[in-house]
Amino acid sequence: MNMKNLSDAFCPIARGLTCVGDAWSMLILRDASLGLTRFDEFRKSLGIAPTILTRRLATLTEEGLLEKRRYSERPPRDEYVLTTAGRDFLPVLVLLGAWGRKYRGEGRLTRYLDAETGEEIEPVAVDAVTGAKIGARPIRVATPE
Amino acid sequence: MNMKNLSDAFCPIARGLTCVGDAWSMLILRDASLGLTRFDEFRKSLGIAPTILTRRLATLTEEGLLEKRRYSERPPRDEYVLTTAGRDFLPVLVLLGAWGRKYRGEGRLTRYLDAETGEEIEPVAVDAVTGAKIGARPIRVATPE
DNA sequence: CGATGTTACTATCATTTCGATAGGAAGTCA
DNA sequence: TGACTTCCTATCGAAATGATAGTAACATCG
Repeated sequence: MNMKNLSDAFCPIARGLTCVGDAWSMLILRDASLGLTRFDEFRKSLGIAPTILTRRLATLTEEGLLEKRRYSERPPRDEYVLTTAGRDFLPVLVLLGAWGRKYRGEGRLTRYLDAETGEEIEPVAVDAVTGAKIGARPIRVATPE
Repeated sequence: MNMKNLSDAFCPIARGLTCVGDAWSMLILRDASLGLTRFDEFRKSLGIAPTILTRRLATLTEEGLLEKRRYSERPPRDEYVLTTAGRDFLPVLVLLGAWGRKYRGEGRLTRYLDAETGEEIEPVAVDAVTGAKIGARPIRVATPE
């Protein structure tokens, strides 16, 4: 899709999709959030073609969600680590996962636990102002200008 | 990307991406959440090619996020309305929008207001169990089996 | 020293998908 | 009858994807 128009749009959702608007990018961010950093780790985890992985990693790096870091001079080796923007994307993924669990949760599933309590995480989106679940109260859109 | 493998995966995020893993689908869901229902409304709002729109609407319908509903017999006219699963996807979009606002928020932006209070919504993802913001506490992954 | 292994890619190329444009089907309205 | 509306489908060139093979720059083992 033509991302140029989208990024010009006033809509912050469209803006977000401009950087991370495809499944591979989101899965790379998921894996990066779980601690993967290296090309081959991503490739094996995702079963992605190396051509595509190269492109996605480059885009995510350009967009400022990943950072390329040299971890060995000889031989020259780089790894990809999340930036703050990249780490901040995790809630989107977690919520997407919650949706997937609810509506596509047949069979066995990976679960996400609170590392301290060991209890399963139950992600919900709320409005920090009212405390209400997103979707519980009607939303009004204010277009600029 | 090959969605077959993904949907077999244990990961609920991957499962979610199998149904709604591209930008157009998410934007259609965004527009549907804002009340759009008709083919031409989506087409004009998104500037999407009709071929693509047809396919995306069909997929979202098959996946159970939209429902095709006849609103006129003569002439035969259908509209697309959100199912419960489709409505439940809104939090993901809202959170993606919050990310976009934070990291791609230059210039004017559409804002989302609480329809009752008129105040701008500040979406956050929290764990309903601990109440902590997602990302604030470390997460552990439990793979099935 | 040579062979093999590791890591991070690039090159190639067939297949798939996208997207712009035109047009059709089934009506309504004047 | 002719314009107009709405919801698409057909066509086709352009772009993206993905499978496979290969390369660069080393390390390590025998």
